[in-house]
Amino acid sequence: MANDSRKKLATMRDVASVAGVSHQTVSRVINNSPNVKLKVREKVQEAIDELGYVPNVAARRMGGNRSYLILAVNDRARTLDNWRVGRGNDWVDQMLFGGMMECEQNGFRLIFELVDTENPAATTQLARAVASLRPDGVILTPPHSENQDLADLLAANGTAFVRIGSSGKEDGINIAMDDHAAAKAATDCLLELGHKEIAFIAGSADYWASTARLDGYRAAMAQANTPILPHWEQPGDFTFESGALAAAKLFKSPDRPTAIVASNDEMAFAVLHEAAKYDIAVPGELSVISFDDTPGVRFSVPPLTAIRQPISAMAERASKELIKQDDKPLAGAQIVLPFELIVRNSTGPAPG
Amino acid sequence: MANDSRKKLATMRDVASVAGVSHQTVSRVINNSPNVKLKVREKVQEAIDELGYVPNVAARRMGGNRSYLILAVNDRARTLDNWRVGRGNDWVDQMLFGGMMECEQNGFRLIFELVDTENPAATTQLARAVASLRPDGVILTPPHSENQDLADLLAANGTAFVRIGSSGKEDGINIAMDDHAAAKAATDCLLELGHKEIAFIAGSADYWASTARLDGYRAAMAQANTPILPHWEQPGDFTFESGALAAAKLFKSPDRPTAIVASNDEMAFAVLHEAAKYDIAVPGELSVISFDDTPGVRFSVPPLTAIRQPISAMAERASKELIKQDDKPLAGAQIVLPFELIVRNSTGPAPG
DNA sequence: ACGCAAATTGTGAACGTTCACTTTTTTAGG
DNA sequence: CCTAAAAAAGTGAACGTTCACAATTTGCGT
Repeated sequence: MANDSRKKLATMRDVASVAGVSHQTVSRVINNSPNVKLKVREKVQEAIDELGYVPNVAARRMGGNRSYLILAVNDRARTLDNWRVGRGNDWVDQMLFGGMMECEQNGFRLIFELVDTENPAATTQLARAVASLRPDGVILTPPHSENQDLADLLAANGTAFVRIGSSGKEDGINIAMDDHAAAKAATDCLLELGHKEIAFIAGSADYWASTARLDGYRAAMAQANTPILPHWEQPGDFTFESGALAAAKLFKSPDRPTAIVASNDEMAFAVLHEAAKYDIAVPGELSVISFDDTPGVRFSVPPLTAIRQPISAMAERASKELIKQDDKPLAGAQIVLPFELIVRNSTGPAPG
Repeated sequence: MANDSRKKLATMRDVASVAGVSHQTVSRVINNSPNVKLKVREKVQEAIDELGYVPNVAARRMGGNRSYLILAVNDRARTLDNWRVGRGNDWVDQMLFGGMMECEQNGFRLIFELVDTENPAATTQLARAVASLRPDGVILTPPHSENQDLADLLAANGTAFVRIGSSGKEDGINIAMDDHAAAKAATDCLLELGHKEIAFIAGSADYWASTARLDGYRAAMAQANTPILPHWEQPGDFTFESGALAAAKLFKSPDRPTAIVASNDEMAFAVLHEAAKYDIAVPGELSVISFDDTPGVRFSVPPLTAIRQPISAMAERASKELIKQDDKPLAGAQIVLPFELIVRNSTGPAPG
């Protein structure tokens, strides 16, 4: 649909002539430049209000070197998959919230980009997006936050970026929650409830957090001098199916655990479903605790006790870092945001 | 974080000099202009590939009158509210899917904007967003799709727009599902299961669809010569709380219905929760059917039978309409997308 | 008052496209 | 082979900002 006849809107020069100043002075007012006399500033502001002038983002990008755009990069395959099967996308949804709110307050826009996981597709796609939009900053989410090629690409072309949910060993700014501590907290919670036979369903190895969570679980068990039977550590890949598979194995084993820590909600849901099949009462005979605390958790039966990953807070912070004018830190900076353990009804005292 | 030293990327003129043609010829190749010799086109394409050239969106906007941007406008209060309580946003999430996919294939970007519901805030916010981004098109979702001031604003400044979920009596392009037919189908489904006492929980009156759904319910009941007791038509506003309230009233009434049609999933969930409180078995003693089919439905207990609103299909179609170059239709066009009735386990034969 | 530095304001170019128009090349008809 | 029209390719301006720098005004110490 062509926009043949767009109404001509007021430009900076229009404002300038109404206010009787130069266009550059208007620019200074718009950008809160300090060297403008109060009286002039007021006069310009009046003209702006009168004409309903709003600066054009594209022109600002052309003139200066800022685009007022932040690019949020998510895993294409996983996101599309979630959408296609009618599942929600916690990352996209919550990032949109945190990031958008922060951007909005600073005159920025958040734009989503889905990028494939495997190189070279990933680097090509990101390069294209960056070249086309020239965003002021890029937010890399898992598993892209672990992809050094992407970071190198951005660094090479001078685009600021922040990694979310990455290990923190990397260069640049990294924002994450303490997954190790979170997994330990989850496990400790179960230990305190008297559980000894606690199993763990791991997440996809592509994600750094998966390892951190597994380690946290082990640390908690070790600290409590509680041995872990080998089959209690089940692999998973964050999907419902993998969770169901892991749960089935655990339930069929002779040493059935009385509690399970699942590396995300999706797999915890699968555990709940599987438990129902095997007629195992939750939380009577089995306690379940999960990671992420996605919206659907509220409606599960029973509602899941979960570690809340501060996705929107991380996106908000990432945007803030990208928006602020300061020079970026040369060395790697690690920002750790607090997690929360939300106790609901899927956890209870150990049976017996 | 300032981007002091962005690497200079290849421009159209760089490509032109490598290919030994004028910048305008490169532009023609980029835009698939018909009047370029095959040989020249290939030579240019080679240069593009060699330099990794990607056209700059901001510059395209400046030079021409297209921004390659589509603005998706959603209800600010409702969206923020959903996010704040940790609920997902079905509209945002699914629009992002349908709209983004369509935009991506055509080199467009979808940008989300949250706009207040009440004027004059709504018009001001939209006007600012449009002035700043100059999008090629705007997608208006409920309840903004019913706001004629917004449509007038866009029409006045020559920005194409599509309404989603609106009545179709409006000017311009309207995309919706047949809410009346959907509600009738849902009710018919229950009638066929032998239910006679069927209640309806309405949605917020701000939304045109609410009325259409209520009418569809009434039409189905009328057609089946099944009387509706006054208290079976409960008001609601799409929130969990309103759904719970309505359910409680229905359950406490002497003529307790054997089936309930809820105007959205959120309220249907509330019915489920309330039913559990009153020890009413679903679907044994009560059948529940809902609208929207949001992701969480999959995990409810029992999984909800629901009318699937084709949100992503609507967003996809809306984007398509906005992207295509054709002149916009002068008269109002109504595009009706099919709904789907997905039968799960919250519906069963009438008791007794 | 004078002069110099600092603060304020102004000027023109530049950003990378597309548009409107001109020029050159190709095609087709006789 | 010539000519006119159509097709292909080129030229320079324009879009609305910011940048870099120049010009002017203001403030202050003497």
